[in-house]
Amino acid sequence: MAWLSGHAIFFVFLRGMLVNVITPVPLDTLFTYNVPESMQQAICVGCRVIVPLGRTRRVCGIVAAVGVEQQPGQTVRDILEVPDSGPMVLERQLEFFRWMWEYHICTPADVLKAALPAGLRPDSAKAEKPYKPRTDTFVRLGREAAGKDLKYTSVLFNARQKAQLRTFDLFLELAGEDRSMPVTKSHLMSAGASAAGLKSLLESGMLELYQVEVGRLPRFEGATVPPFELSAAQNVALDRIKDSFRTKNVCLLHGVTSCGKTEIYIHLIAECLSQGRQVLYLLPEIALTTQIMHRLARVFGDRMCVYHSGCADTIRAEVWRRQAGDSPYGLVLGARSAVMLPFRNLGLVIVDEEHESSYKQEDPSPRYNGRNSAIMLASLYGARVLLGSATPSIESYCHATGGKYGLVELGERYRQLAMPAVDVVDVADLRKRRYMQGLFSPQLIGALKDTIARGSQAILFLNRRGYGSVVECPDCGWTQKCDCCDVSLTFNKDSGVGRCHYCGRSYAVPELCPECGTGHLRSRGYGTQRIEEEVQRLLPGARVARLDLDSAKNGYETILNDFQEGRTDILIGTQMVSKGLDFENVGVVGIMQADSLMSYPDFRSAERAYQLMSQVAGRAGRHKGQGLVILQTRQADNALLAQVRSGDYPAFYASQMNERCMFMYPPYSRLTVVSLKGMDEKAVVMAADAVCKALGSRFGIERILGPDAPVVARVQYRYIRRVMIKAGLDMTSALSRRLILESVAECGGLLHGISVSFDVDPS
DNA sequence: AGCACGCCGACT
DNA sequence: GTCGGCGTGCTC
Repeated sequence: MAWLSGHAIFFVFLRGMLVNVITPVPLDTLFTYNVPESMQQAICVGCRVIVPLGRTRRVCGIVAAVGVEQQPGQTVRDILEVPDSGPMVLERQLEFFRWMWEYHICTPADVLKAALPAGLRPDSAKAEKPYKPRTDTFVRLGREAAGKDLKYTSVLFNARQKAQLRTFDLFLELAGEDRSMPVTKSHLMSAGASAAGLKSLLESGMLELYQVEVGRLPRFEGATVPPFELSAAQNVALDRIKDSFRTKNVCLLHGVTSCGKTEIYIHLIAECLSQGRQVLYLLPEIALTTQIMHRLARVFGDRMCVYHSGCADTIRAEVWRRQAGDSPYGLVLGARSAVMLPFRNLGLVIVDEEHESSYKQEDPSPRYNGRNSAIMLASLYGARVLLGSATPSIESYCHATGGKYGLVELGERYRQLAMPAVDVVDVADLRKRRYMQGLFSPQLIGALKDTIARGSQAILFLNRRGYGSVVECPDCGWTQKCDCCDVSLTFNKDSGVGRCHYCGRSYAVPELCPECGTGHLRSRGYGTQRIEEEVQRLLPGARVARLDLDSAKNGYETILNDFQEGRTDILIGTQMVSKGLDFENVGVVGIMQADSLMSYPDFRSAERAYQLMSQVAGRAGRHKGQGLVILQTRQADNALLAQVRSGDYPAFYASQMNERCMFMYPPYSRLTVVSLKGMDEKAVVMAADAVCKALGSRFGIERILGPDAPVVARVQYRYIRRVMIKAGLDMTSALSRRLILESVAECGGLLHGISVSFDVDPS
């Protein structure tokens, strides 16, 4: 493991040297290989190696340790090749990876697969192709253009320099008014520029060429501007954050929506960069990167890059290589997976909207939380972490009020915007008295009419895509289910097709119920589609658009732009409308069914409901006057709704902590879910019982929940059972992990044909 | 996860 | 008689 010292190195050098390698084999061990003498110069911790595996395979792996001992009875084969000249994974990063697979109880291969872009990944030995940084040639103003008035270009050239004038004008046109648009040379030429004219312009210094690596976000190449001045309140918050960083590594910035958190981030980033340290800026979703990206790019230009799973793999590979090399980006803006990137000198991590559940990776292992992982990453680098949220997670707020994190409150809305008024409407009562028109209360209809009449806009928020729009027989109650998962299909009216939300399979919906043969199948409940229809019926003049995962496929940019620019009056949507997007002119927000938000059967449902409703409410009245939120519910006296209405986060927090304490949920315990999956239902049930027992004898039976069949108890023909462990806070995660693995190992024989996976800190 | 080996049914 | 089905087991 460690470097051998003294004459041992000499010995090893003569006899060959052994290294541990992370391979794509999903076992929890590393493999040991011999480094032939010819490769001993090239080998280093973190570098890629091509190794033989089994009878026929050659795979690519990552060196995790150099100079290890041979285990007794272990065969050791030779490394075949060292494809790169330097490390692909930095040493600090390997430490982080190790934490990643140990903490999340998965294999090194899982971590590597989640971390490395496919092009660099250790499952393709063919990835030997040498790296060629693809570049594009761009054109920008040269030194001679500086300080010249470019409004009247004709005076810059004499009568004989017509080609230059034409080319220069063309460039200015393509570059836009503030010359912020990147112009490639090929674009300029194809737009009709003259090659000779460009050549003269380059020679005279009016224009110049520059190379940009593809994926380096060339639109950030323009001149940068200094950060905006902060308001007094923002300045106070900034000082307090810096102050807290003197004694604590993590600080929570609790600021209401629209309070200008981003500007504070920008000042912190600038300061960190000026100290020569790198910054990682995490966002919960890639959909939000575009807006923030442009704001940051104006200040940080080509010092920043964007990295998330939506980026083309070639770009991700290029960013990765650059981060692993000598001149990495100073600022990386990214989603969850950006914590996996190589950093040489990380100084600050910003986790925006830290409460968001999308920071949690759900399906493929490692099921890691981007926020928590960022905190671990930062601690390995001695870097600071700033968590930002208007509605902090219970866990983070607990740490902040408990003194583990710093806490900075920023209560003032930017430009003194008023918080929206929240009107809680009792749908059950209105329905009884026959005041409801379909799904709409008179209050909501009135507010919609009003706001449209005033030339304002409205957002209608619905919990989930197609939630409740289950294909059902009205006579016998039969519902159509997916053949290979245990999931009712949701009905999409546009395509007339029933779809499994889980595996994505589509099914034709029969006319008549196959069960009773008489009922005409129809969709129950209401999805965004039904709301859209009702709005159109109630407000015939209104221009309505729908934004959900279905409509998002064909360009949600268009839908958002139309709304932003006032071409639609009412936007109906799911979660997507609650995030980040800054609509200027929204007077009314309608929350259609607060109940379904609050009634999820898990311990975080109240927290999620509060966060989501506050977030949606925050869309109202961001610029023009006070907004109005109509919150439709059947439980008007629910305490949570009062807390949303008053924006009383501390009250919400206190009531949640009370419940979490009573039922031993985080932050009063640490959860791990063990899932068992297999084709044979009986075997899965038996194994789950055994695992449950084994866990109970170690953790105490009162700390074990289950085994349970999850809501979706069968996916892709495989049956699932789950056991939840509520580990005490006195137990280290390492101990908890050991006990869990022991328990599973104890059930060895029963686990044939059953795969076991873990979710540590499930969301 | 791959991949090979291996032991049983329907094809030229 | 072989081709090929996917069950089982191993990979430093």
